[in-house]
Amino acid sequence: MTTLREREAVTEVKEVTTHRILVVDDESSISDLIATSLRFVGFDVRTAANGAQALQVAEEFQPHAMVLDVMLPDLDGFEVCRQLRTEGHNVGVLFLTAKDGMEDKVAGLTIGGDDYMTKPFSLEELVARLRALLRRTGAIEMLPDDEKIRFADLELDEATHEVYRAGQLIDLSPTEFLLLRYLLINADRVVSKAQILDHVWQYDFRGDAGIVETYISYLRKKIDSFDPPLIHTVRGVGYRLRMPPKK
Amino acid sequence: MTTLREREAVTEVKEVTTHRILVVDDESSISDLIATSLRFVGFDVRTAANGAQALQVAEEFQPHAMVLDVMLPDLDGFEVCRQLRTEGHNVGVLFLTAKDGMEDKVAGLTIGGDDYMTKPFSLEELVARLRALLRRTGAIEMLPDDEKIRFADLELDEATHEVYRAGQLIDLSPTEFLLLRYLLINADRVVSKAQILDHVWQYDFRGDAGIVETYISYLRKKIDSFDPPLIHTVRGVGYRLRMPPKK
DNA sequence: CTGCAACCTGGGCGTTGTCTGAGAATAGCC
DNA sequence: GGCTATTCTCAGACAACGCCCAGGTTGCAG
Repeated sequence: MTTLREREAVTEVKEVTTHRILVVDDESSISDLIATSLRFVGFDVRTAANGAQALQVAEEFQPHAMVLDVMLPDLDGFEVCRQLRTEGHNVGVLFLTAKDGMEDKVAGLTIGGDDYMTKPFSLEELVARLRALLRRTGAIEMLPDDEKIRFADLELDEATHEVYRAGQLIDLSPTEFLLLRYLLINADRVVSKAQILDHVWQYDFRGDAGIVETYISYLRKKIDSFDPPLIHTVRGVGYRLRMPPKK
Repeated sequence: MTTLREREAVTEVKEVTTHRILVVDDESSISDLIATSLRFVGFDVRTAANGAQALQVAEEFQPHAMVLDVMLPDLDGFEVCRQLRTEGHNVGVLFLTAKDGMEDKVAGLTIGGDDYMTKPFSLEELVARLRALLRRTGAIEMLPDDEKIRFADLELDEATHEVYRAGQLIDLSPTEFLLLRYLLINADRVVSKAQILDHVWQYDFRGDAGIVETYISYLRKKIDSFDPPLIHTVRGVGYRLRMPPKK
């Protein structure tokens, strides 16, 4: 069997240093999904299914950050977090909450460098937030401090959530932003509609893949009405960000 | 349809390192077809006919990747995959789905670098996707990292789906792309129309072999209007990609 | 040289993939 | 609570594509 260490992100930005992430959720389908996704972008991941187990694994695994469901069968997420902190573990936490009003309570509790997301979420966003979290909490040597992704005269700023084309600020909706981000990360490489759907959309989205076409269309109108166009369709395969072929 | 025996007549590029592939499908005709094809290009292949058996074989065989039908008599493909992942098997999965609406249930299949194809598919494409999968998941020492196949001044890029002749970008349809790819892999070797049909076209294609002539014609128009021509007809036998003998 | 089989290629037609506008449903905001 | 931005579905239009056919061309055997 190949070890986890051997996994290297190809389609995504590779982690400079391998960060250890502990994922805690009682639904194994969710924690598996997250773990797979995080491993693929280069993190070293462990999972736990309840609070007690989380504390135990955290003790020996010493994660740099945690993805932590607030609703656990035994202790709740906050309690887990509190106990870890009193024991001196300086670990950034990304809370997961169901969309049920508890959200506000969570928002208040995410003091410090922590963050939270409501389920269901987009995996692409989870990764982005987790990276931001690691940056904020200063977990060991960080990735390039500059949180900008560039391609041609396109520029996407993770920190400010701003996008520029040819120096001009462009207003994008949240989904458009995520989609463009995904295309940028995979610049020059063909990504299928299924891949886009899996990474950009919420994991429980069960709609048609046609929505991707619609959003590509939106993006083209907003950022690709310039010259030259950068978003190219590869018929029967997917989409691709690229400089126009040299003639 | 042509027999497996004819298919075996083709010699393909052998894998540098032998990768272990587990093929799981309850229709033995399909898994045999795939297994034969994969063995022939140099993979070490085992098959399983259901989910339980798949888990069992995976345990001892420790495959680098799996070709996994989502529709199995006992567990479905997702469950098999999930169980393997929770057990810590870092294995890339190429899912197979019928083209019958179950297709949209495909959400979440391309997360960990995985991929999927709808039946019926082309064997040539299966191999291409499987190689891409192995590359992405970083299974042991990889084949040439750049996914390009070259012959003379012809260049085919798997990652970007681009083809260049004499440095010039050439636009090909999916089938044209697959056909050229097959010719390139078998460069300097004669391949029969039957072989081309078996590898490039979907395995259930029952049409005329004349279609190959048509596509060869398309290819010639697009990539062989240059000098010198590279696609040569070997009358009564098949086609062959080669440099013309210098006079 | 002749005849035949193999091969080439243009034309055509039904199918599939993609684009885009319109509009309904929903969420977020003041 | 109303307003706007956003998300998502749907369907029509259109172009690309796969496939077949048929008439012409080429190469080989006898």
